[in-house]
Amino acid sequence: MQKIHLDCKNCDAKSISFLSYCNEVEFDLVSSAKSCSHYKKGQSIFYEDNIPMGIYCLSKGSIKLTRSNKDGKEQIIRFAREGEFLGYRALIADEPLVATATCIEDTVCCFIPKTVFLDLVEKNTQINKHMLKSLCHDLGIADERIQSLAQKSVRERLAETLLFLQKTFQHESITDENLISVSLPREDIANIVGTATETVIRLLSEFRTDKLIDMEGKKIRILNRAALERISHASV
Amino acid sequence: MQKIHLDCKNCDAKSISFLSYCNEVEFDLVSSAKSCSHYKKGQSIFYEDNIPMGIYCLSKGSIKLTRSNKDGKEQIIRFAREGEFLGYRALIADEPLVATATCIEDTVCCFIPKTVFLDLVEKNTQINKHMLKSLCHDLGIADERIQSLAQKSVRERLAETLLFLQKTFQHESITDENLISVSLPREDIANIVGTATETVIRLLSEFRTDKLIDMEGKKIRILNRAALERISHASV
DNA sequence: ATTTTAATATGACTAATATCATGATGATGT
DNA sequence: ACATCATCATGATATTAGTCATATTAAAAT
Repeated sequence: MQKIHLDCKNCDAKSISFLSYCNEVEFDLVSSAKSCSHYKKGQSIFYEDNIPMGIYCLSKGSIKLTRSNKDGKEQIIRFAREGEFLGYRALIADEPLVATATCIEDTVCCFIPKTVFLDLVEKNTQINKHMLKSLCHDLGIADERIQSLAQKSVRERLAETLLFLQKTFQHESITDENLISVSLPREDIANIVGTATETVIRLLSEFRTDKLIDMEGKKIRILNRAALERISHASV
Repeated sequence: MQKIHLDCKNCDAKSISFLSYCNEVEFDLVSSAKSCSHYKKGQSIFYEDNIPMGIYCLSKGSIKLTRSNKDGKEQIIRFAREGEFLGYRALIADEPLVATATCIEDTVCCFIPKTVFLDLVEKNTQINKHMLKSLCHDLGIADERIQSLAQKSVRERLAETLLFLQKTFQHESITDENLISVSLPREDIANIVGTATETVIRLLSEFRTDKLIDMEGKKIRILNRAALERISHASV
């Protein structure tokens, strides 16, 4: 982790984050209170069970939020991309963090102290409103995830995950709609799906044999989206 | 469903719901705008995929929130008890409802129209704050659930579910700490755990043989809480 | 009270997935 | 370039949980 300085005004992510609803004064306040760091791929920004001292705003890069079990096997709860806030759920709920945030690529991430953030949420109605809405949306997503894990087979969930990854890590700059632009190790994919790494490897091979996907280096290309969608919705 | 009239002021649930933060004026406003109904066990209050026209306040009884898959197999997402609000997540997110609410006992539930509710959330800072906090808390719960479903075995999840049900449906009036006061059919238990009904029946028999639980009529009594806790945390 | 239906229970079998072992491939550091 | 380590791949086997069939019991309905 390397400290850098980055003004919120020059941040690419500001327009897509909750901060876009700040006025000038608020913006300067946040900008002067925050500290900004550069993290390398693999480094963690915060850890499960810790008490949050503020929130993090992802300026550049991508992170995975994970929870680990006794044997150290991790479950990926969700991903966050540029412009997203991290750790605010725990802060607002006044609870310890429930997940660990780890960079899956080189990342720039700013820390905004607790008081500054909570003040903002309390006083800026727009931010408040959007945060409320965002939380409600996320809860819906979580409910869908719960159903998926409870009712779908590993095969169905893997198909679903491939489509999800493609969509989540798609950016404007990438014209190639079918290439999954993030390259996660098989183990990470297994930790999204909730299965063993070997099972993911086997099923991916099977998908390749069936011409549903193809491997391009470390990346996966979707060859037959319709078929993957059919598989992912076989039961649910 | 039978329409009744119930003044919020005389409602047992008001002190534990978000409405407890209303002032007199707001209280009267809600009270005059709402409509109140009595539902029998098994009846549904609202349905998955529908557009919410308002929110529901559970005055008396308990409901299960479920999502169904193609084969009609339902997954229980969560339960709600007296004083809880239903359907507000979808309303705030401006999305269709993601779950169906079905009464698991005779229930009294009030409908508060969309505009009245949204106005309240916007204008009453206390309600807003508590709702924000509650949503954040619920998201943490959902994340735990996701990990549990992804990493724990059915046996572990069943032990967890029994402890959860005991805790969730415990009320002050019940002195008996170890009796699970709600009596759900095995199928419902399976739909919480995310498994087949037969598997639940088998595992419950096994738990009984091992003297971890006992059956009292339709209800389950916890005989060895420590052992159930050990089982439920075997891996996570 | 008796029929009908739903819920619980149990056995036999099957399918899905995990685990363990081992090898191949590819990436990384020196 | 070569050694080292991590990732990917695949086979063999074990385990878990699902499915189907069929009793048994309990609850509702007539």
